[in-house]
Amino acid sequence: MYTARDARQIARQDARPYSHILDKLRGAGLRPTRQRMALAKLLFEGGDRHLTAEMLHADAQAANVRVSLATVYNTLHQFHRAGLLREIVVDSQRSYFDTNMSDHHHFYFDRTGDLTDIPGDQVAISVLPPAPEGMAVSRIDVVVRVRPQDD
Amino acid sequence: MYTARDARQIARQDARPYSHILDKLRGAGLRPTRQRMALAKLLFEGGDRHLTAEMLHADAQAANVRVSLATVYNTLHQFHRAGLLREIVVDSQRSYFDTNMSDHHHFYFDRTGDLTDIPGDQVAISVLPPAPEGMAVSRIDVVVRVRPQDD
DNA sequence: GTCAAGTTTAGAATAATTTTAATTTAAATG
DNA sequence: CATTTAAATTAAAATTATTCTAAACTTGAC
Repeated sequence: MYTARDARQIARQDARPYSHILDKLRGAGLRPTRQRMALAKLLFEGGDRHLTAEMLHADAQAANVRVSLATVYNTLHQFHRAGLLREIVVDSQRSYFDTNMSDHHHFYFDRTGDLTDIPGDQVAISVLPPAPEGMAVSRIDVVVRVRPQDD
Repeated sequence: MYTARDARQIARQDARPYSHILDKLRGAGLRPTRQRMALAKLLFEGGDRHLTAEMLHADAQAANVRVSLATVYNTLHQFHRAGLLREIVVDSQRSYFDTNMSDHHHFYFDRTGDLTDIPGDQVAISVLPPAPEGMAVSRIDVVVRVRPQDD
């Protein structure tokens, strides 16, 4: 399936190749190095994604981008600090990064470890305690854990 | 500070030493071994706690209970499987276990990594999407991340 | 008591991540 | 453009949390 909207998006990207990625890095005060550009392209041109360092590293290899695992880790953390990525904690032992920065939550499939987005407007919290003295709420994470019905 | 309620509780424990702990293990189909009894006492007689394997191991040492770290890990997982503990995922890299099994949520202090309970009745979710096809919701975790106001 | 099954343990192994120290690259400056 | 410098990249070693292994104990049933 391929819509007119897709065509417009592809055309736009062809017209000014990678300039949006470049702007993203510049805006975050990060030097647009070869590796960062390549990783940013992989991360941000594929729609919303949830991935680990290993996964991004594999993606890079597959795309013939030679980049060390250490750099993938560095880059993910820098992007996170710069506000380009969100870190999702659902699995101790593995860090997931989310390219979807909009307000949203997650389904977590206990069995498989998969993760899918729940748009922000599909969750509403109507009662919440005040933040502890001197503290401000920086974010509310809702994780809806699901598993096969027959279990 | 030491209240009449504390006195009653201590008296009750003295009266039937560890029988509630014993029952807990028996009820879960776990043999009441020396190590499991000791760890269960540390876990369940100190009110609601959030702890890692390392923390419980240190507690045990401090209480002069000689138990290996491997056993602490085994025991935490067995208790978890048996429904005596809840696992909380807030920090990739470290697994926390929660002795509070009642319906509740958490404040997470980003800066320090601390964790405190939010009683279940202080959070209400009024809108929620249906679970994905063929899946059932097993739990909803709400983590309210907070940090110092001036940040 | 004896025995089988379940537990515990020290220590080795693993997996994810971080650190180190040397090398390379990007950008600022002359 | 050549030079310099600060930042980024890297391979490899180190670290951390956790799991595995295989041998040595316990526990509960008979």
